[in-house]
Amino acid sequence: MIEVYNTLTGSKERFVPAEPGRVRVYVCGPTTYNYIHLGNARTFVIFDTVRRYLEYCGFKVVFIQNFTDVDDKIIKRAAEENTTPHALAQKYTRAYYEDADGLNVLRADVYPRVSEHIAEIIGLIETLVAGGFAYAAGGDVYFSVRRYPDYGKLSGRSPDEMLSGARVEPGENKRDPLDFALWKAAKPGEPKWPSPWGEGRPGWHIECSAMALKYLGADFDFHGGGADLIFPHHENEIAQSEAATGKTFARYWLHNGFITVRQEKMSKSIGNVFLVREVLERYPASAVRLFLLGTHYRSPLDYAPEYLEAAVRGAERLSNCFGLLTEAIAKAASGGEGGDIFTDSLSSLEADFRAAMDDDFNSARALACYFDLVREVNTAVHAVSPPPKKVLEQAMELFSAFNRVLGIFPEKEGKPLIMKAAGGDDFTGRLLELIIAVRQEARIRKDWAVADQIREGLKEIGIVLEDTVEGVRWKKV
RNA sequence: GGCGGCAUAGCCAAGUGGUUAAGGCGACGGUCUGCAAAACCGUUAUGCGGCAGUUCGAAUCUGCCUGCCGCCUCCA
Repeated sequence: MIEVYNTLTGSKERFVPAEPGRVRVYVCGPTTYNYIHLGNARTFVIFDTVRRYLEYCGFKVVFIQNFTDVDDKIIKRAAEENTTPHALAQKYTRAYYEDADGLNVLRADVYPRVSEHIAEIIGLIETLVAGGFAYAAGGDVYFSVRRYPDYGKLSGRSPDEMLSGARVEPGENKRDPLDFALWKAAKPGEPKWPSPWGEGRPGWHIECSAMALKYLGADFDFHGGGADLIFPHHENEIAQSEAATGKTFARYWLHNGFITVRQEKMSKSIGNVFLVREVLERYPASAVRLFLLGTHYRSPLDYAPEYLEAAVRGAERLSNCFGLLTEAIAKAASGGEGGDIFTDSLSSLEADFRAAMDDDFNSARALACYFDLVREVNTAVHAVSPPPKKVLEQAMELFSAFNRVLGIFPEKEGKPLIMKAAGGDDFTGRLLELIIAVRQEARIRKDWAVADQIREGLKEIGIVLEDTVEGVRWKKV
């Protein structure tokens, strides 16, 4: 049984999908005006992990994540970069895919873009106008907050409390300071589309409503995003969508905490951002994911390079275990008896892992189970009489399953894809075998100076040698 | 000002009423090794920001205090 913390109710609730066996998820994607930073990445990795776990549990997941490619920030940035908003959005959309792929984030089923859903947006606004929830004024269209009684139910505040912060910007035609724009009249040089209210473009919040309703329908299961979207973005989405459809918009609202840098929020306006591509140049994706999933998604996560260094070592521990297990399976004779105790601990680890993820996607706890598995496996493969092949393969299945959920390492054919010793059929591999053979001869002669020189030399070019009683093991780092 | 969150070992971080407070990184000692590496074993929080209180029993609940942060305006 999965329990999730729902921002809407402020409590953990049992998760029951609207349709049995099928889960519909919408996550607010990037506004494509810049490369994504680690804070953005946290959201995408978190919801990727949620999706992976739901699939692990046997649900068919429909996962939608939008690109906001029509927006004030894009227009502004395009002007600065001396390009068009469209070209700018294209550039950063491509960059998003590179970064997200680099983080081993699975692809969404659909990535709807605002610029391709203008008709749906206009349709939704027309419904709101017809229903008396919105009004046109001077080429703009505004949502009338006071007409929607439930306004504030997500962020937990009443319209009267919000009045103090609300303002009418110069040039706006709001009747009430709380109202927000659904449609903005075009200004010279800005992207624009024809509409019943004249040429213009959508406001910020309406696109997510229009696209979520188009691809998922009303009453879908999960809507996610960063905690800073609770207000006003998600509050407004609920108001628009529920006013227009008369139905529940999303059933469970999930919000992840921020990444901070020296306890301060990482944000573009503060200027303390670390871009995903910069981080991935220095650290493997496995370490970045380990870092991001090592803290519960709703807690703040402080970033510092040394935390990533620690995660690099943790990821190495995982990959070393994978290598040892692969080796042990290859060496084990088929058949054989025993290993019952090991099998028992495997099933108890799986149960613990599921319990952790069932508890509001507690990836930190799940990770502890992953490391417990590593210790069990390492001990077992080094035992005087290791478990039989069949049992080792069960351990590998569990290792792969944990990896599949957490996405630490990329997968190939259901197994983690971890760089390890090549077979010796490629040139580098054969060369390495030769060097290792020469070193072994030196070792037999007890010529430790030569042996150590070779080992150190290889280490400098990224090849680590490990002498074991059964021969030499090498791996790339 | 309004609303919300956080404070657990050297560092990161689970744990939200009940056996010896997960896990990772680091450090130290040991086993193995020619030496390493990897791996394993052991040690590293009689205590969970402080003070009261509730309870047979609290890191976990209540109150107060202290410190930090976020949202209320673009932001994942």
